[in-house]
Amino acid sequence: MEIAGFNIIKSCFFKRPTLIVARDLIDKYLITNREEIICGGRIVEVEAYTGIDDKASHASVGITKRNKIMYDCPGYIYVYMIYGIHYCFNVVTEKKNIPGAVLIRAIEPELGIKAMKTRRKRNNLLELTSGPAKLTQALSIDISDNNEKLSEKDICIMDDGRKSRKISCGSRIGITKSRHLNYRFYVKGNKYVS
DNA sequence: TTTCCGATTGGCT
DNA sequence: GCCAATCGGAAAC
Repeated sequence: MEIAGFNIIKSCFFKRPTLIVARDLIDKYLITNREEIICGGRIVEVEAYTGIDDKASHASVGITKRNKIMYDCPGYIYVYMIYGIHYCFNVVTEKKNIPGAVLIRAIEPELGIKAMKTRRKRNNLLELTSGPAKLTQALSIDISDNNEKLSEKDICIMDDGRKSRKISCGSRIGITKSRHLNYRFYVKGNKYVS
Protein backbone atom coordinates (compact mmCIF):
# COMPACT_ATOMS: atom_id res chain seq x y z
CA MET A 1 0.00 0.00 0.00
CA GLU A 2 1.06 3.51 -0.79
CA ILE A 3 0.11 6.26 1.61
CA ALA A 4 1.35 9.79 0.99
CA GLY A 5 3.86 10.95 3.59
CA PHE A 6 4.43 7.47 5.04
CA ASN A 7 7.42 5.15 4.71
CA ILE A 8 7.38 1.40 5.29
CA ILE A 9 9.43 0.21 8.24
CA LYS A 10 11.80 -2.52 7.08
CA SER A 11 12.65 -5.68 8.99
CA CYS A 12 16.11 -4.41 10.09
CA PHE A 13 14.23 -2.02 12.41
CA PHE A 14 13.04 -5.05 14.40
CA LYS A 15 16.45 -6.76 14.45
CA ARG A 16 17.46 -4.92 17.63
CA PRO A 17 16.98 -5.36 21.39
CA THR A 18 13.28 -5.74 22.19
CA LEU A 19 13.13 -2.84 24.64
CA ILE A 20 14.64 -0.47 22.08
CA VAL A 21 12.24 -1.61 19.39
CA ALA A 22 9.30 -1.29 21.79
CA ARG A 23 10.08 2.31 22.63
CA ASP A 24 10.75 3.15 18.98
CA LEU A 25 7.42 1.68 17.90
CA ILE A 26 5.61 4.46 19.74
CA ASP A 27 4.40 6.96 17.10
CA LYS A 28 4.75 4.51 14.23
CA TYR A 29 1.58 3.47 12.40
CA LEU A 30 0.06 0.00 12.39
CA ILE A 31 -1.92 -0.40 9.18
CA THR A 32 -3.86 -3.24 7.59
CA ASN A 33 -5.28 -3.56 4.11
CA ARG A 34 -8.21 -5.95 4.25
CA GLU A 35 -10.85 -6.30 1.55
CA GLU A 36 -9.53 -3.15 -0.11
CA ILE A 37 -10.00 -1.13 3.06
CA ILE A 38 -7.02 0.53 4.68
CA CYS A 39 -7.34 0.86 8.44
CA GLY A 40 -4.99 1.85 11.21
CA GLY A 41 -3.46 4.58 13.27
CA ARG A 42 -0.63 5.82 15.41
CA ILE A 43 0.79 3.42 17.99
CA VAL A 44 0.46 4.94 21.47
CA GLU A 45 1.03 1.95 23.78
CA VAL A 46 3.20 -1.19 23.57
CA GLU A 47 4.72 -3.85 25.80
CA ALA A 48 8.01 -5.74 25.39
CA TYR A 49 8.24 -9.50 26.00
CA THR A 50 11.65 -11.17 26.08
CA GLY A 51 13.16 -14.58 26.93
CA ILE A 52 13.45 -17.00 29.86
CA ASP A 53 14.19 -14.29 32.43
CA ASP A 54 10.88 -12.62 31.65
CA LYS A 55 8.39 -14.88 33.40
CA ALA A 56 5.44 -13.08 31.82
CA SER A 57 6.70 -13.88 28.32
CA HIS A 58 5.41 -16.87 26.39
CA ALA A 59 9.07 -17.57 25.65
CA SER A 60 9.92 -18.03 29.35
CA VAL A 61 9.29 -21.78 29.11
CA GLY A 62 11.72 -22.40 26.23
CA ILE A 63 10.76 -23.20 22.66
CA THR A 64 7.27 -24.60 22.14
CA LYS A 65 5.05 -24.95 19.11
CA ARG A 66 3.26 -21.72 19.94
CA ASN A 67 6.18 -19.45 20.82
CA LYS A 68 8.57 -20.73 18.15
CA ILE A 69 7.90 -17.65 16.06
CA MET A 70 9.35 -15.47 18.84
CA TYR A 71 12.70 -17.15 18.16
CA ASP A 72 12.38 -16.65 14.44
CA CYS A 73 13.21 -13.77 12.14
CA PRO A 74 12.57 -10.14 13.14
CA GLY A 75 9.60 -8.52 11.43
CA TYR A 76 7.40 -11.61 11.62
CA ILE A 77 3.97 -11.57 13.24
CA TYR A 78 2.99 -13.39 16.43
CA VAL A 79 -0.75 -13.51 17.00
CA TYR A 80 -2.21 -15.61 19.79
CA MET A 81 -5.66 -16.22 21.20
CA ILE A 82 -6.36 -15.11 24.74
CA TYR A 83 -9.23 -16.16 27.03
CA GLY A 84 -10.68 -18.20 24.17
CA ILE A 85 -12.21 -15.15 22.53
CA HIS A 86 -9.66 -12.45 21.74
CA TYR A 87 -6.50 -12.06 19.67
CA CYS A 88 -3.36 -10.10 20.50
CA PHE A 89 -0.88 -8.84 17.91
CA ASN A 90 2.91 -8.85 18.36
CA VAL A 91 5.89 -8.13 16.13
CA VAL A 92 8.93 -10.41 16.49
CA THR A 93 12.20 -8.71 17.44
CA GLU A 94 15.89 -9.57 17.89
CA LYS A 95 18.16 -11.69 15.73
CA LYS A 96 17.05 -15.17 14.73
CA ASN A 97 17.16 -17.65 17.66
CA ILE A 98 16.89 -14.90 20.27
CA PRO A 99 13.29 -14.69 21.53
CA GLY A 100 11.50 -11.37 21.69
CA ALA A 101 8.29 -9.64 20.65
CA VAL A 102 6.43 -6.39 21.14
CA LEU A 103 2.71 -6.42 21.90
CA ILE A 104 0.80 -3.53 20.36
CA ARG A 105 -1.66 -2.48 23.06
CA ALA A 106 -3.26 0.66 21.65
CA ILE A 107 -3.34 2.86 18.58
CA GLU A 108 -4.99 6.19 17.88
CA PRO A 109 -7.65 5.51 15.22
CA GLU A 110 -7.04 7.49 12.06
CA LEU A 111 -7.46 5.50 8.82
CA GLY A 112 -10.60 3.56 7.92
CA ILE A 113 -12.59 4.67 10.92
CA LYS A 114 -15.91 3.73 9.32
CA ALA A 115 -14.82 0.12 8.75
CA MET A 116 -13.32 -0.10 12.23
CA LYS A 117 -16.61 1.07 13.74
CA THR A 118 -18.44 -1.65 11.83
CA ARG A 119 -16.02 -4.40 12.87
CA ARG A 120 -16.09 -3.29 16.49
CA LYS A 121 -19.84 -2.66 16.52
CA ARG A 122 -19.08 0.58 18.32
CA ASN A 123 -19.53 4.21 17.30
CA ASN A 124 -17.35 5.77 19.97
CA LEU A 125 -13.81 6.43 18.72
CA LEU A 126 -12.49 5.66 22.19
CA GLU A 127 -13.81 2.10 21.95
CA LEU A 128 -12.21 1.20 18.62
CA THR A 129 -8.53 0.55 19.30
CA SER A 130 -7.87 1.33 22.97
CA GLY A 131 -6.76 -2.18 23.94
CA PRO A 132 -4.78 -5.10 22.46
CA ALA A 133 -7.81 -7.19 21.53
CA LYS A 134 -9.90 -4.21 20.46
CA LEU A 135 -7.38 -3.13 17.86
CA THR A 136 -7.03 -6.62 16.36
CA GLN A 137 -10.77 -6.70 15.88
CA ALA A 138 -10.82 -3.19 14.41
CA LEU A 139 -7.98 -4.03 12.01
CA SER A 140 -9.36 -7.49 11.17
CA ILE A 141 -6.31 -9.30 12.51
CA ASP A 142 -6.76 -12.91 13.67
CA ILE A 143 -4.94 -16.23 14.07
CA SER A 144 -4.55 -16.59 10.29
CA ASP A 145 -1.96 -13.79 10.47
CA ASN A 146 0.19 -15.70 12.94
CA ASN A 147 3.67 -16.66 11.66
CA GLU A 148 3.34 -14.40 8.63
CA LYS A 149 5.74 -11.64 7.75
CA LEU A 150 4.82 -7.97 7.84
CA SER A 151 4.01 -7.10 4.24
CA GLU A 152 3.23 -4.05 2.25
CA LYS A 153 0.00 -5.47 0.87
CA ASP A 154 -1.43 -6.94 4.06
CA ILE A 155 -0.20 -5.70 7.42
CA CYS A 156 2.62 -3.22 7.81
CA ILE A 157 4.16 -0.70 10.13
CA MET A 158 4.82 2.75 8.73
CA ASP A 159 6.52 5.95 9.80
CA ASP A 160 5.44 9.52 9.17
CA GLY A 161 8.43 11.03 10.96
CA ARG A 162 6.49 12.35 13.93
CA LYS A 163 7.87 11.85 17.40
CA SER A 164 5.96 12.29 20.66
CA ARG A 165 7.02 14.71 23.29
CA LYS A 166 6.39 12.48 26.28
CA ILE A 167 6.91 8.71 26.31
CA SER A 168 6.44 7.04 29.70
CA CYS A 169 7.24 3.52 30.87
CA GLY A 170 5.99 1.31 33.68
CA SER A 171 4.77 -2.14 34.69
CA ARG A 172 2.88 -4.23 32.16
CA ILE A 173 -0.90 -4.63 32.30
CA GLY A 174 -2.79 -7.82 33.14
CA ILE A 175 0.19 -9.97 34.12
CA THR A 176 1.07 -11.52 37.48
CA LYS A 177 4.66 -12.64 36.88
CA SER A 178 7.65 -10.33 36.41
CA ARG A 179 5.63 -7.34 37.55
CA HIS A 180 8.80 -5.46 38.47
CA LEU A 181 9.94 -5.12 34.87
CA ASN A 182 9.09 -1.74 33.34
CA TYR A 183 8.45 -3.10 29.88
CA ARG A 184 5.37 -1.04 29.03
CA PHE A 185 5.77 2.14 26.98
CA TYR A 186 3.05 4.66 26.22
CA VAL A 187 2.35 8.23 25.21
CA LYS A 188 1.65 10.04 28.44
CA GLY A 189 -1.83 11.53 28.58
CA ASN A 190 -3.02 9.99 25.31
CA LYS A 191 -6.70 9.12 25.64
CA TYR A 192 -6.42 5.89 23.65
CA VAL A 193 -3.92 4.30 26.03
CA SER A 194 -5.62 1.27 27.61
C1' DT B 1 -6.03 -37.55 28.35
C1' DT B 2 -7.07 -34.35 32.00
C1' DT B 3 -6.47 -30.15 34.35
C1' DC B 4 -5.44 -25.49 35.00
C1' DC B 5 -5.42 -20.91 33.59
C1' DG B 6 -4.35 -16.72 30.80
C1' DA B 7 -0.27 -10.32 27.60
C1' DT B 8 -9.01 -9.20 27.68
C1' DT B 9 -13.37 -7.35 27.11
C1' DG B 10 -18.08 -5.97 27.95
C1' DG B 11 -22.12 -6.31 30.52
C1' DC B 12 -24.22 -6.11 34.89
C1' DT B 13 -24.59 -5.11 39.99
C1' DG C 1 -16.13 -3.01 40.92
C1' DC C 2 -17.16 -7.92 39.74
C1' DC C 3 -17.38 -11.69 36.78
C1' DA C 4 -18.61 -14.74 32.82
C1' DA C 5 -17.37 -15.96 28.16
C1' DT C 6 -14.75 -19.76 25.77
C1' DC C 7 -10.58 -21.86 23.70
C1' DG C 8 -6.16 -23.93 23.33
C1' DG C 9 -1.32 -24.12 25.21
C1' DA C 10 1.51 -26.42 28.44
C1' DA C 11 2.32 -29.54 32.14
C1' DA C 12 0.78 -33.10 35.04
C1' DC C 13 -0.96 -37.61 35.35
